[in-house]
Amino acid sequence: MTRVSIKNIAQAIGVSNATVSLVLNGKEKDGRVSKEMADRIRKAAKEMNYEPNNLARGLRIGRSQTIGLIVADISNLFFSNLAFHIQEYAEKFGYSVIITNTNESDLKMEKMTNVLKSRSVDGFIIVPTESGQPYIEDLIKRNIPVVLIDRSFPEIAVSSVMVDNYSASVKALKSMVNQGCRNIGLIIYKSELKHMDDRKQGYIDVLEEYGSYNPSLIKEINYLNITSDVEIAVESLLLKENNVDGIFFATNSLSMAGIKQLMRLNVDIPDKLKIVCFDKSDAFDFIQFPVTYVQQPIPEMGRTAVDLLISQIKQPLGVPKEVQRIELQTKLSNSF
Amino acid sequence: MTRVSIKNIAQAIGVSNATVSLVLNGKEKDGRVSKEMADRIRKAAKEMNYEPNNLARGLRIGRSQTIGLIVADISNLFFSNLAFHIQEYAEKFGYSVIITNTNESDLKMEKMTNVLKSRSVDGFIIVPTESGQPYIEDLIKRNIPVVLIDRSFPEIAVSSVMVDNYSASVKALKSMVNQGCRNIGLIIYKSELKHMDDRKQGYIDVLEEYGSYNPSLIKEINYLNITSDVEIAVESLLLKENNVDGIFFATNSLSMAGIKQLMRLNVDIPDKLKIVCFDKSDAFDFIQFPVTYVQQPIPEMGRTAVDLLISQIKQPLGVPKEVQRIELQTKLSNSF
DNA sequence: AATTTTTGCTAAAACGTTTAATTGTATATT
DNA sequence: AATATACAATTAAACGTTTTAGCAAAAATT
Repeated sequence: MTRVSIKNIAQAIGVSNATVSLVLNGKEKDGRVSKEMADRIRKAAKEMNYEPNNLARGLRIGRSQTIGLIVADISNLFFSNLAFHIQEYAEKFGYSVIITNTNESDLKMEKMTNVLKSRSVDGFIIVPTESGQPYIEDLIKRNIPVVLIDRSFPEIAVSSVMVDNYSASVKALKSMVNQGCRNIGLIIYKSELKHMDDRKQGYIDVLEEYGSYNPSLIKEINYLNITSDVEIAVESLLLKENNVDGIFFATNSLSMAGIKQLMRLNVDIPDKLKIVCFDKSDAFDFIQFPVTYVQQPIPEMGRTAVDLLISQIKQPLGVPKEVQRIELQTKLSNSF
Repeated sequence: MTRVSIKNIAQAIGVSNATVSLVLNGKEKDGRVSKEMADRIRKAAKEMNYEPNNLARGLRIGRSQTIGLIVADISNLFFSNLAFHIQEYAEKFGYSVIITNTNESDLKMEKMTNVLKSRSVDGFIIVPTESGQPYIEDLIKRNIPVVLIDRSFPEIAVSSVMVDNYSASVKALKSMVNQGCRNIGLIIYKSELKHMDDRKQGYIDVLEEYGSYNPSLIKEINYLNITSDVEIAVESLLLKENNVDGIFFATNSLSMAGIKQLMRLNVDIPDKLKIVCFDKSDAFDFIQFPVTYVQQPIPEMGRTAVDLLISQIKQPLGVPKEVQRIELQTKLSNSF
């Protein structure tokens, strides 16, 4: 009752392992197996319910047809969507995806890369944690294919798929300004990561252009205390002396926390205050005021990352891996 | 620059493969390797950055320490949470999890089981699709460990982790009755699956007990047209002649669609109509009226499934697998 | 001193593939 | 008729582990 192997098929037909293997891999032409024999083998394989053993195959050819995906927070809809599309698209090329989660913890980042390395994944797609740079560098040094997604480290030579965070932010802010906002607050994570900085810079540049930049309207949130930090930040932005007429939330978790607080405080949106968020949330459908948001091309991001990774994997050893930093454009929902 | 293997370590130290393998697997006692040698080997392994090749190991011992998880819809928060907890817990036992998605399609169900079988996963945790029974039966027949989760097929002997859907439904309905509802509508999927039927039966039994059961208040939704079907269902429930004062939504997607429609129709909740949903949603925090929901013990469900599966995997071949059908209890949020 | 037991290690096979090199025929070309 | 070419298959090694059986030397027991 054990699994049927190539050897079993070979014996059943009275032919060698090699012949069976060639046929089952569609290499009958270079191996020059006769049409009749190929058909017999295929028929037998089907009848005997043959399923290739990918462990053995991976061991032999040195590839496992598996991709390791490390995301920062799988319970966040943005990442679970991303994971979904990566999985779906990778499958088309015969790759399985092992999804793991770091919960934004650097420790887990290290653990996960080790676990996956020992499982011989052919490459990694990673949403790196704040201080995850060393682990990425380690992978690169070992010549393991890596593609970063959503976040990147500009100092190291590694391919990445990002959205153009700066432009996204600029678009968001310009739309607010066009709607008459003058004193716009920013709620953003306190982070060293480049994508956050780009979002902040976009905000700053637009407001400077309109002469209304005021650093005290930038509130940096510690992601370990989102709820309380955002509550405080929103409250302080709404102080009368600030005269704030718009808030830009730089991530979806910040939006969620912020909107909850705005609802609690009964703020009149959009008449007294306009808000723009980064990323869509299912909850927007249930909020009584319209929410404008920066729309990331999640399926395209996933597909691009997979394409990049596979092309790295296919790169013959020795050839240095070409570093590609892809920036995709975002759209503003409800844009005018 | 290739990966270091046991052989490399053995050569470096001038000892045999076997010795290194024994030490690295903590079997130095039965293999009787001297303390000094064991230490030398461990030190060298660390220095040389040894990482075991799990493909080779899996091939040799016939297990891959990998679990295949097949869910129906990873973009549904319930399932992505479940996946998260399964992954987290399985990791503690040294198992990796390959997560795949069927999108409720039987075709994909077949494909996914095949893909994972050929990857030699040690076992499956599956949220089966409507007509997925044959694929489960096939796995059982092949003696591959399987645990169903969230949904089950009572006719086949397979372990499962479910919530007590009948009681959950009874609790929900009783709470509505206790709040004064008399004419309660049910919005549920049209499905042959047992868990749906249990939810329906709980609804029927409670209402029959109170003498207010009216089959025409049950609306069965085709999950391919959730939005439009639910819109129509809600509208028809709200017809004056029905006098409906409560609606029970049997799944979270149905709740979401239903609440949207109720908001659109400006229904006065909870004064004119009370609603209870199955599963929590992030969106509930943003809805202006309170939403009561059936709370499933997601982390416990995940952990239980992993425990069940691992115990099956560990079962020596030949010993028939013990079938365990676990039913966990739900809680009602905001319950009185 | 002869024997058994324990200790510390090794040899080699096996897991299921893939693939380069080889062999033996049949057919085609001179 | 001799040789070259094409065809159809085989042999055997390799991938990196684990594990059983065995061996030699040292220690313990008689």
